[in-house]
Amino acid sequence: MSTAVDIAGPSSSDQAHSSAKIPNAPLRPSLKRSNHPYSLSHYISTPSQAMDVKGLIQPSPAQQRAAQPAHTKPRRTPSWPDMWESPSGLHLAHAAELLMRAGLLALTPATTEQANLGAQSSQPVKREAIEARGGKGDGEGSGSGPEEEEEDSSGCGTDFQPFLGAWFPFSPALFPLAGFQMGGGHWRSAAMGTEGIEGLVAEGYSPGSLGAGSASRRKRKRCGECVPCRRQTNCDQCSSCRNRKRGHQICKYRKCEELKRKPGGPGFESRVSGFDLRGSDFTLGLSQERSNGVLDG
DNA sequence: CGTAACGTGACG
DNA sequence: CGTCACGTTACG
Repeated sequence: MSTAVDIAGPSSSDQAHSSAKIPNAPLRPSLKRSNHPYSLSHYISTPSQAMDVKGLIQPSPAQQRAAQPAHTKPRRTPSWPDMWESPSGLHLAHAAELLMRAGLLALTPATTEQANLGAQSSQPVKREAIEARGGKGDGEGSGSGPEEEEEDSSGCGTDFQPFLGAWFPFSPALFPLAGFQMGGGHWRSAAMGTEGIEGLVAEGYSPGSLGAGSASRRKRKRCGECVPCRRQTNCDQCSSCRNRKRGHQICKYRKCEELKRKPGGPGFESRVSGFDLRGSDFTLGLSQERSNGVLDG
């Protein structure tokens, strides 16, 4: 791939004309206000450092420094595989903790501290995730302690979101690990037994739209984080652009990856793999982990 | 109310 | 499957 994310579009006469109509920030403020490490503008205005999708997803060194207390030894930049490489399995533990906090995973009190943590903060975490995504809750983060903030930005949390295209703070690989089952496009937790609201949330429905009955017709919202969503400008060349007046469609190159998928469509699993995780060394990292014996009980 | 854009169905 | 067209929803 040519380093740069296809933000410039098919050929890029864009910026000039289309920006007249298209606001600089196509996303709702609520999206822009998400807890993500970078603001939207950051994504678009960092031409100097060749950035690819992975580059966008993993926290920048600067951000890590911010997220890490100074005394931590200078970890080399955690690439995706790195997250799974941790010999101590800390990242996995972390992910499990996130699961617990979300109330999705009931672990034995082996990790009591974490269990306690989960018990007291499962609710805030859910709301946090939701609000970060476009909930109108204005979520300025008053609900989340600094600790959580730090953890989320340290690599295990929201960083997975872009790949999942959903509101998941953890990797798909954790599903099997944590005893999750896939099915029917939703996932369910062994602990819960039934589809949680998060299952639907993962389908791209905003919580607000889950309310009574009319959910079927509800509009889903752009994830705001996939490459197309990050694009600022219309290409003015695609059918959607050319046909804007009557088509009422967003530029094809700006069409959210998540919205392209049918809500009830193919299984979540296939969607995840369809998102080109394979090329991301992610699975490789996992198998490495296995061969390292880290994952084997 | 105007605009942007999602959902959906029809068409080729 | 891609495109077009329209209804509808969401938001400023």
